[in-house]
Amino acid sequence: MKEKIYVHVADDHKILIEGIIAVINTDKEIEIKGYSLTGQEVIDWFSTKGNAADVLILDITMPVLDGFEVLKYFKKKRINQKVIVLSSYDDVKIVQEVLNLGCKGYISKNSAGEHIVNAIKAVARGEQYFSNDIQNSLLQTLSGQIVSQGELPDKFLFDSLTEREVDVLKLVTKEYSTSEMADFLNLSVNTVETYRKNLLRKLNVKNAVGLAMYAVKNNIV
Amino acid sequence: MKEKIYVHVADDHKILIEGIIAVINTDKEIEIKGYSLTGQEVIDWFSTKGNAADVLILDITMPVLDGFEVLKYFKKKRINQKVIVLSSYDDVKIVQEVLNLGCKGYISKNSAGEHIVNAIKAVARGEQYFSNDIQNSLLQTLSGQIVSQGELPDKFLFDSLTEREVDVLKLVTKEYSTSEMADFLNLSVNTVETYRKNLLRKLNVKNAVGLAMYAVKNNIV
DNA sequence: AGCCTTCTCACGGAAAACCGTGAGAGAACT
DNA sequence: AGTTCTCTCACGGTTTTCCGTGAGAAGGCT
Repeated sequence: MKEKIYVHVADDHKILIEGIIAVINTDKEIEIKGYSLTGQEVIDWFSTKGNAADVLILDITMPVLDGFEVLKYFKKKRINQKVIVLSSYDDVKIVQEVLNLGCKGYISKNSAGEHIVNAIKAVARGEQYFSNDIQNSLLQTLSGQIVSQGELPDKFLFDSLTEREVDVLKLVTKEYSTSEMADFLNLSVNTVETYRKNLLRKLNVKNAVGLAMYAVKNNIV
Repeated sequence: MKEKIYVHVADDHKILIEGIIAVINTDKEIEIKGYSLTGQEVIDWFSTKGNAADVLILDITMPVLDGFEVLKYFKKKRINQKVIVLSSYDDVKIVQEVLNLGCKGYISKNSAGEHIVNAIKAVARGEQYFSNDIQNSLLQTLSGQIVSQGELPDKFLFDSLTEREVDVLKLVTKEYSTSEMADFLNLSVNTVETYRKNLLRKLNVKNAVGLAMYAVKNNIV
């Protein structure tokens, strides 16, 4: 006997929510536990109910707080919520951005309904999921790299780092403070600060320790 | 043709300095480039002359600023000065402490003169050096571990960490802030702060990144 | 010519880290 | 009984990091 997968849906178009619910109800492994029409509602729902849903289907464009903000909220609160972004944009930049924010799946709104079901099951199992058209967009950008269903090469999860950013990253791992780096690199403290901020953002980490751990894992040091 | 090894001697007893100079002058590889009678003089000398001496022979007990303070100065300024501590104490605690502060050799004042010469040459080559009686003290404390001439097992360079300190160290590598750790461990923020401070001191690192790097190198995470 | 990226710097404010020091309670070992 | 170790907490202060935002210069690409 399988455990049910509980799902919450967030989209500002109620008609779309109803559509998704209809599709999902055809599968008896999955059960809808609630829905939201704005980002704020999502956050309220999850903060009052605890993690009452295994998977959140999240639209990016919503009033009050958009999907980005919702993802940022989970990240900030260290809530490891499994999220599938449902978007009308298949822009690679957007995909990258939500992936950086910890989203585990991405399906475009013109996917067939069964894709949503598959995505939910895959993500609930701890895998990643991207609908075919998204994968194609990614493939175009990647050109040459192999993107298998449900997994992405690491390089794709981040913007690439510039030379200077790597300089700063290396010094961070050597326990340099910002002012020490500024001295060493003959830069203004403000400049080094900017690189630090860019690194935190690009690598999707919370602090200098996160930078150091990234550098270690990726053999930058 | 060998390069000369330049040495600076710091001790508040001028007669001892003269003795050391006399001993060192018997060896034509080594040359005295200056001496100091207080810790402050040492710092002044090195900060004005640059690193004009390869090796510093340093007494612990000195007026104005003691040897500890001098070692802390080098550490803080990231000056990789090779230092041999010359001490009348053969207390293991003291040895540990100066080693943590980056000192590369330790000889007690009742060592024969040739030991000083050997120590200088070893440290100048980048090795560690401990006079026999110090090694014996260390051996007693270590009992069972092998201490070969010029090298010490890593565990000896640090106080061992307590359980709680390890808890905090692990969370540091996960990018937890102090208040997040306090929540997670059900402790006061002040308490977690204390563990952080103890870790910084014990592991001889400058900041949280140093802690993380230590944890990685020592497979704590 | 227009756009993009990178590099550089600035400012102000909030949060977190770092520093020094002291201290009580309980367990453990001598 | 005394010492040492660990765990716990406090307080006040300085420094550093983090955050958001904006912007000019140089080089490259379309």
